[in-house]
Amino acid sequence: MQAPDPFENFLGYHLRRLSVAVMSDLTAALAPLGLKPAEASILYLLKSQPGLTQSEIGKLLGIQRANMAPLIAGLMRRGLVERRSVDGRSQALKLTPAGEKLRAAAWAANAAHESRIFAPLTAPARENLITQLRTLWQPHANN
Amino acid sequence: MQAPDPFENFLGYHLRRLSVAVMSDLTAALAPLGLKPAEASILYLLKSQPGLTQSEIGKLLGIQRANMAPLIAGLMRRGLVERRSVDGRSQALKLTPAGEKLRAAAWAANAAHESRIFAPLTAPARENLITQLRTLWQPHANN
DNA sequence: CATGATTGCTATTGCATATAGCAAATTTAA
DNA sequence: TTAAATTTGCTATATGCAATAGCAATCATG
Repeated sequence: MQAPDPFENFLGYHLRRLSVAVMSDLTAALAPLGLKPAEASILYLLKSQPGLTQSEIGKLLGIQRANMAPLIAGLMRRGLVERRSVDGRSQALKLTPAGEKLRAAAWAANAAHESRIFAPLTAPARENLITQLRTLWQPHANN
Repeated sequence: MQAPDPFENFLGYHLRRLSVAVMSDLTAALAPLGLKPAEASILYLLKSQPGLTQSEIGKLLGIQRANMAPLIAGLMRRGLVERRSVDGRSQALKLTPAGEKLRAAAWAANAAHESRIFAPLTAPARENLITQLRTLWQPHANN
């Protein structure tokens, strides 16, 4: 507490600093593809779970309905995602061929970014870190 | 990659989700004191290193000069921080008695928040996690 | 002394998140 | 089966944080 660094023992501080640095690097890595991190994660999700509605995507990613609307609109405008009406309200989403192509490129850029940032950790340390982080955030996801 | 959760192996994703959850909880914990996380961290820093200028605080916290100005102005307006001119340009900052009182309350709220969030981890696991996070972000701090 | 750097600041922008509210459609329950 | 509650997609709007550009005053250096 009298130490020059009062944040020494605050996990939240280090978490925040790292998260900001990582997001900044990821944003730069995806920028050449014209994608923001949130958009890329939507493409990833639609690859593995085609047919999700935008509300479902929002719940999975922790993005609210109101904020999903312009995100999906942007992806549709660029021809990366297409809709199919399920009923009068909801619409199933899936990647277009262009969307799948861009998703693959984003995935590769994302993997390269991860290697760059987390190089200081051994593979087992990374696995362990992922497990710890997931254990900590999942109880707070309101899905 | 075909798994239902494409983020399984992306450290950045879990980092982000946890950081958002933690910041949300911390913001709520500090709100009754009328402090935002960034303001509280400035108070912490001025407790352990009184006399810092706002530019120095910015470098330590990763906040730019332009964004420090309104933050410090707000703390001064509330009588939590006071200035002493070092020279015609820079001014040394320190906590007022009211500022120190509020800092102590914020510190306690922050510690309680940390206990709540990181309860699932053992003490050694927390220490290890902090070390890993710091190792990862410090190379990216441009100070 | 002159040039360059530093400090604090304003103005503005972008982005992610949050709430409130709405209309249409669907589900449920009386 | 009709009425009430819920769901979906959406608009509008507000906030917090970060980023850039630029400015005037001050200080440091050659």
